[in-house]
This record gives sequence, C-alpha cells and structure tokens, in this order.
Amino acid sequence: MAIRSKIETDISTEEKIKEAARKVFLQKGYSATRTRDIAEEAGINLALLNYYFRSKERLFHEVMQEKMQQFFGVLLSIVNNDSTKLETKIELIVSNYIDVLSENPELPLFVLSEMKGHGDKIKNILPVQKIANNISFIEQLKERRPDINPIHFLMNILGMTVFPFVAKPAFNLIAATQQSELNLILKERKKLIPIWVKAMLKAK
Amino acid sequence: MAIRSKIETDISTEEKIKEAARKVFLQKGYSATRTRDIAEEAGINLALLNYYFRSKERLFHEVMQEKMQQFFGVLLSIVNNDSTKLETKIELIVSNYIDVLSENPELPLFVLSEMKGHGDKIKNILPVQKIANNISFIEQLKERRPDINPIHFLMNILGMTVFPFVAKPAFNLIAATQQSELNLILKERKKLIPIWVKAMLKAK
DNA sequence: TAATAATTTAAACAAATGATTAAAACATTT
DNA sequence: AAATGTTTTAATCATTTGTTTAAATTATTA
Repeated sequence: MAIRSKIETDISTEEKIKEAARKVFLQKGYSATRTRDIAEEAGINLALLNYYFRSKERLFHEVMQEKMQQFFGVLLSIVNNDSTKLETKIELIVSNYIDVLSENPELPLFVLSEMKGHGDKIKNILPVQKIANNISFIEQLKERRPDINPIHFLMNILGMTVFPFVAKPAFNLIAATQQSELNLILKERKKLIPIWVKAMLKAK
Repeated sequence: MAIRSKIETDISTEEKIKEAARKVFLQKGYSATRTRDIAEEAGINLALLNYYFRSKERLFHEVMQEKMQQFFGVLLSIVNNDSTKLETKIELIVSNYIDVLSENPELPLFVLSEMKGHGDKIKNILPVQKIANNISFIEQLKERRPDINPIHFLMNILGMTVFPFVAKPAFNLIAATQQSELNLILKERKKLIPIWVKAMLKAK
C-alpha cells in the first residue's frame, strides 16, 4: 500500500508532464514551446520538469521518439510482411494511416517539421531499417511495374493519404471545408485511394 | 547622382535584411529564428532591423505574405482560366509546382507550418478568392466525375506533387535518396503525375 | 517513532532575446 | 560651408526563458 501509492504518484506526475509535453510540443513545435507552457498544462511546478526529465531537450527527445515511431510505425509494420500481397498492403497502408492520423491530426506536420529542424540528432532515434532495395513492398512494386522507380508509388500513396492532414489549413483556405465534411471525405478516401493506386499501376 | 546613390543604398540595406529574413525564416521557422540571426546573415547592425521593419513580427509578416502568394499563386493562376481544358490544367499545375518548388524546396513546409501556428493573423493576408463551388477547375472536375467530390482530385494532385518536398527528410530516412536521384525522380513525376491523374479520373 | 529518502515548492540566476536610445557617420539641401 | 535630414553604430534595457538551489513537505525504511 505504501509502496504502491508512491509508485503511483511517481508515474502519475511524470506521466502528467509527458502528456502535457505531447500536447504542447505537437501544437506549437519545439521552439515555440516554453517549459512554463508544459508545466502549466500539466498543473505542476516548473522545477519538476527538470527534476524528472533533466532538460527541455531531453523531454522533447522522448516525445519525438514516440511520435516518430507512431508515424513511421504505420508504414513499417505493413511494408515488410512477405505474406501480404501488393493490393492488400496498399489498402492497409491507406486505411491505417487515415485511422491513426484522424486520431492524431497534428502528427505528420509535427514529425516532418521537427525532423527538418533537428538534423542528425533525430535521425538515429528511429530503428528504421531503411526500406532499402530488397524490401518486400518495394520488390512487389518493381515486379508489377519494372519500368517505374517504386519510390514513385510510395510518394503517391503517402502523398494522397498524408498530405490532406499536413495541408489542412491550406485546404480550409482555398476550399471552405467543414470538419464534418472533412470526415466524410477521409472516409471516402479510404476506399478511393486504393482504387486510384491500382489504376495508376496499370496506367501506360 | 547624389539622389540615385542614396536611394540605392536605401533599397540595398532594406533588401539585404529582407533577403536574409527570407533565408533564415524559411530555414528555421518564426520561433526558432533570432533577430540576431537575420542581422548576421544580412551583415548589418541589429538595430537596423527595427529601424527598417519596426519588429520581428512585421518583418516576418512581409516574408510570409510573399511566400504565401508564391505558394498559392502557382495554383490560383491556373485554376481559374476558363479557356484551358482540364487535362492541360493538370499538366500545368504539376509542372509549375515542381519547377517552383525545385527552386524553393523549403516553401511548402514553411507555409504550411506557419499557417498552422499564426492562426487568424495570416488567413487575411492572401487575396485568395476561395476556390468556391463555381470555379472553372472545380466545375470541370465535377463534369468529368459527377460521382466524386472534386476536392478529392485537388488533394491527389497536390499530394502527389507537393508532398515529396514536405517529406523530403522522411523519404531520405526510409529510402536512401540522393539529390541527383531525387532530381531525376522529380523530372519523371512531371510527366507521370498527369498520366496517373487521368487514369484516376477514369477509374471506377 | 526516529531517521532517511524522495518529492514538491518558491525564489532566484544567468543567458538569451527583441527592442530602444543617443550619439556618430554620412548624405542632401540651402 | 553650414544646416538639416537620413542612416548606421555601440551600448543598454526590460523581459523572457531554461535551469538551479535550498528549504519545505511527504513518503519510506529501520
């Protein structure tokens, strides 16, 4: 009981800070985030941030690691499976990304912005076995269209799937989209993008 | 001669600051940029920044205005032309975007990030006559595929075209792309994306 | 229960940062 | 050339910001 309650507060305070850091970092990015923003959001004394995480940078690093894993995990968990056929992989990538990003709309712009900002420090944190030349998904694409660099299709799938989340404010500007309308569109895209990608794979 | 030389230095100093601001803001974003970075990059005394532009925020506003115009201008200059047929518009959008973004690779991530950060202040600076429901490009898409919301095709074209620039560090991570290889890929995409979009427009 | 360890707090610090000031340097006008 | 206006500079200011400190509080152990 004594031990338990100590461990619980332990986790609770530390996790409160981390949760607040997730929220604020994703909303404002590393540079625009003040440690005081995080402390206030977490409802804790400012000094506790450094007590538990040493520095703003270390706390950010933990969040970034988590978020990169989340963002690339969707792709990497599917792409290497030898027993899934190309069409199914395409459907899975699109569907899973739209699900994950609907729950976490700020994820891609955050990850892509911060990857650009924090050069080499970041590139080592992900256990991304590079999708080199002999990964199953790439091989399948090469087999289907030997005349086209398979990276093209990866760009197309991710572009069509992820870009609407990255460019949400832009789409709101040029076409006046409402949240309810956007949700419908995303639901439609789950079905349509695989159809379109298959059409692209055939196009000559 | 006397007047001329004065005006020249005038423009020169102000333009030196603005050019430096373009470079640093685009590279690091608003919050990570220090006015001292800009002053150093411009090779001028820090106080001159405030002398010419009053504040960091006003200087940023001028750069942002310019960059939003550049980014959306590509699209808006093409999309409203009544005498261009759908296929040609698609080719023009893709080709022009790849040209502009090849010269300015940081443009889309900058514009999209800062649009998210600076809420309403930004949304008024662009003379974006919203691509509402009766814009020629949208009408043409509706006519071709009355069964599909035309915004889908806009997302697809921009996603396939712009996303590779936004996600460049990510593509470098998951597939090891070199600059020379990337240039070839972009050149290929100029031809391929219109073909793929046309295939999508036919797909059932 | 007393002693020890862990957590939390308020206050303060040092460095960074956007902005200002007053004087100097330079150019233009009379 | 003298007077006036403009541009540039070095120094300084006031705030903000990440971090630290030392004491207070709370929990754990002996």
